[in-house]
Amino acid sequence: MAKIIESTCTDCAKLEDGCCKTCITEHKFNIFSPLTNQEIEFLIDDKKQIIYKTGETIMKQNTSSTHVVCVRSGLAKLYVESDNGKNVIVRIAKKGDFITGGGLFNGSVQHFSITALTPVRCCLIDSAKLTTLFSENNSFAVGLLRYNTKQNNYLLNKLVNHTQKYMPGRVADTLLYLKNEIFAESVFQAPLTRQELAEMSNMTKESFVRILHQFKDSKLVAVDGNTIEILNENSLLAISKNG
Amino acid sequence: MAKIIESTCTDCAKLEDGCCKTCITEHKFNIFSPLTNQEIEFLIDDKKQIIYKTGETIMKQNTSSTHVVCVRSGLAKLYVESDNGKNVIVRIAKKGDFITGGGLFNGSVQHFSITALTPVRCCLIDSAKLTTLFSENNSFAVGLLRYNTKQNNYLLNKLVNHTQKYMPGRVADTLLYLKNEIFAESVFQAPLTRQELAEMSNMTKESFVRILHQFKDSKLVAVDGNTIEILNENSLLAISKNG
DNA sequence: ATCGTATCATGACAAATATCATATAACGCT
DNA sequence: AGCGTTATATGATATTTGTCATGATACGAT
Repeated sequence: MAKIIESTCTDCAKLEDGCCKTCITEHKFNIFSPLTNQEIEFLIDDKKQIIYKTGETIMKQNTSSTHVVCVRSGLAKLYVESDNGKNVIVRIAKKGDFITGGGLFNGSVQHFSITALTPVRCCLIDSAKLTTLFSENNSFAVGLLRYNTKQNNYLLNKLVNHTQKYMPGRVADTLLYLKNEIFAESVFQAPLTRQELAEMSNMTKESFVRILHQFKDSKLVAVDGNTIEILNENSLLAISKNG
Repeated sequence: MAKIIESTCTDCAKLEDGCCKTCITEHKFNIFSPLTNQEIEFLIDDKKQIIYKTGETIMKQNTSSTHVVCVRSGLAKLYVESDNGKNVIVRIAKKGDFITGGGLFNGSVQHFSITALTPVRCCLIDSAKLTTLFSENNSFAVGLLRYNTKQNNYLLNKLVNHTQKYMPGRVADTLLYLKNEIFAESVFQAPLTRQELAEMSNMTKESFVRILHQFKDSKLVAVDGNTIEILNENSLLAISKNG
């Protein structure tokens, strides 16, 4: 089971990478940057730090949760489990990501699941605390709204990409997303199966494999198992653009 | 061109359907319901009421705008213009709908276009005013966040529906959406072309026409030009569910 | 080491969907 | 009323994508 480390800021200094305040700056939780030290103290007062093993479920779609998740380390997939049994991976969460479920201020039922792709250390914060901070701190509310707006735009973009582009364009999108948004490296070892890469690209694993192979033949990427290297980003961008 | 009626609350009493305060309650702008009279006065101080003719563009994707739109009457389509020239209609806005562009608190660039499907009367409110109200009114901020969360869930759902369902399921979704969300009537005259209905359903107009015809043959709907009657909602729900 | 299971890869085929061509109907305009 | 334009409808065909079957490879457990 997931390992729970209850920790207020007083004892989180014992953890190897510092206390909550430094975590917020170091891990770039921009969402919390408008907060004063006192407000941060309040926010993290009864937070829980939890370590999930690879494959463990951090949040389960359709269950109730009143927490938001702050990822301190590791990678997790955020996906919708559709009625037909197929998953749609919406995005990958990484260090510094802040995840509010579909229930924030709206029920509390999660509209997606989160599963650890690597060991994930994250903090769970009671979402009621966020509400309280709004009245005190105007720019925090604006920050959260900005975060929401960005999420909206991201989803809008994904909707168009997934419905309007052909498969090669979608595979190119997935590869560029991993390179630029997740790993910030041309070479990366993705802790994702072909099935999962396909679920990110809205196609079957067979189709993903075939197109990845084409990209390999065209020297756009180098592939060795889970290690992928982007060799020709411009061509991938062109493929992404042309659909 | 669109007709502009500049109006503070002082003179909007002259309009046939009352002043801003009554508009907020009557047209169910729930988003504003937490506001005091004074806050409403502040909000609408320099708002503009504009009347758009059918086909006119209310907002254009990729342009800058610092306003939010409140629809007082009429219907408008909210759509993304994709690179390949095809449109994706994301939703239909109706009386009482509050529309924040993709730029709210985040740039100010619109991530979608809005076009009037019927004559539309709407009010444009400076989004900077919303920010100011956050500090005064906590539950207004929470309301806006709730609205955003709902939008997010709506998009997430649309993403899954459009990528996982077969065409009949998507047509059923579009028809049920119009019946239940927009017209609240089993019989409705949709001011939408087959092309637009197809853009709502993520398919070509030919495919939409064919499937609508099948539904007609199966006595699920009655169709006469733009007038559609939902005859068997349960069957449509089943088709929607099974993909 | 070896067995069983997962993943990955690849071909043949089937299904879903788009494209193209063309016909018909509706509708504003002179 | 007649004409051009646009929307709708429908068939034939092409393309895209998924499904199924089958090997090959990797990998953990006994």
